[in-house]
Amino acid sequence: MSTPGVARQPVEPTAAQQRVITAALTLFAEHGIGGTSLRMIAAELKVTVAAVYHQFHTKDEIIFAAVESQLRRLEDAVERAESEPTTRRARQAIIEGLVELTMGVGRSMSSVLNDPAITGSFSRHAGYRDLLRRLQILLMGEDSSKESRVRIVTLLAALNGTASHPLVAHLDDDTMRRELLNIANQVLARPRR
Amino acid sequence: MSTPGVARQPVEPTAAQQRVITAALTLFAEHGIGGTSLRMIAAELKVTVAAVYHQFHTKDEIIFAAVESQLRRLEDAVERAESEPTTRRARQAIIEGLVELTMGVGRSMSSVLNDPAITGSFSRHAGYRDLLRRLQILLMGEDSSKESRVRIVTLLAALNGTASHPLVAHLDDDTMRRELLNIANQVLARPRR
DNA sequence: GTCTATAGACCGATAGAC
DNA sequence: GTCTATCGGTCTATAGAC
Repeated sequence: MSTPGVARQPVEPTAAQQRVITAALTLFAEHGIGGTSLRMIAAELKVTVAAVYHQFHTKDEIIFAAVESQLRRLEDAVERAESEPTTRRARQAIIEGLVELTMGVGRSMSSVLNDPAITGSFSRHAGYRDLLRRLQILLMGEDSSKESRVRIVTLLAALNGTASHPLVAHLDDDTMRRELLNIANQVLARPRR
Repeated sequence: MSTPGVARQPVEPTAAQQRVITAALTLFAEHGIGGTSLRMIAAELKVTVAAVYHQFHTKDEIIFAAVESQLRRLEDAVERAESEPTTRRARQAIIEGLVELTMGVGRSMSSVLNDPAITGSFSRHAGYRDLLRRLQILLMGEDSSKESRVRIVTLLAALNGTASHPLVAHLDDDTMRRELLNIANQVLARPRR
């Protein structure tokens, strides 16, 4: 049976489209979305601009597909966590899943999801909001207070911002993973007061 | 006597230049640096592009001045904290200073300082590195471990990312300030294990 | 200090050959 | 699926009048 829950079945990208998406994500992480042109994407793939346009009809479609691909990875992690037998293990699983996601392309789950060109429109994206809600349940249980919502947003910002910051870019993957795990646990801990 | 320490005396911007900087910061926060053109900045100021070029000779100069202005505000906060009589009060002062900075233009100390178009070059900026080092001393004392450096970067990312995220943009200033203070204390707390 | 006018490069996007 | 060639528009930047 197919997974319901999120009302969106984005067409799976073809292999050629996936190559465009990967190149785009790399360049977005480096120059921002507004600072990345189709020319640059084409150059990264060593083809011409027209060849890229054969895969996607507009730049916006590429941006959308790039965001979707990251959201799909996030959704996979959420689903894996939700299938854990206990809430405790589910919580541990999603934390580890988020850290792994953050270690991805250019050590950023979402230079895309953090770009001002994106956040505005995607904060109204139904699938995105649904994912954040499921994240919240996994991480904070039924505590749906304002504080707990803020904490989720902070967690994502802290993981991404730390992993992608050039001042700690030199840290090896194992160290970074360990640090991100610490950060996640700390941000999610109940304040001591 | 003048303050040594940071080896940079950026020329104070004129009033006209400051207006350009403010407009630029607003637009950068909304569209990213790469997504902001001189046309947009000129339109925001209701003048022509040539008038903007009369204040700054290149777009890079505008970006640089915008970053410098944010760094100067950060430096002011650091200096105020450093002049506190006890380390405990200095620590409290810089935390509050960082939160106030974050509540600034477009609720972001640094859509600028977080933009991929910037971080790369400014992570080699001497003044920037010096500021981070002073921040580290204020917040973690003489603990100059790898973990403590990571923690500073995380703190900045968490504050900025949270304050500027559209999903919590509706929170009123007092609530946001309170949340940011909690976040700061939590990120800086020693892990419980 | 602001304007108009303009230069040359680059932008996103399309047509059509192979 | 990739190319060349081209469109109209916008980009950064400059020259020169007021």
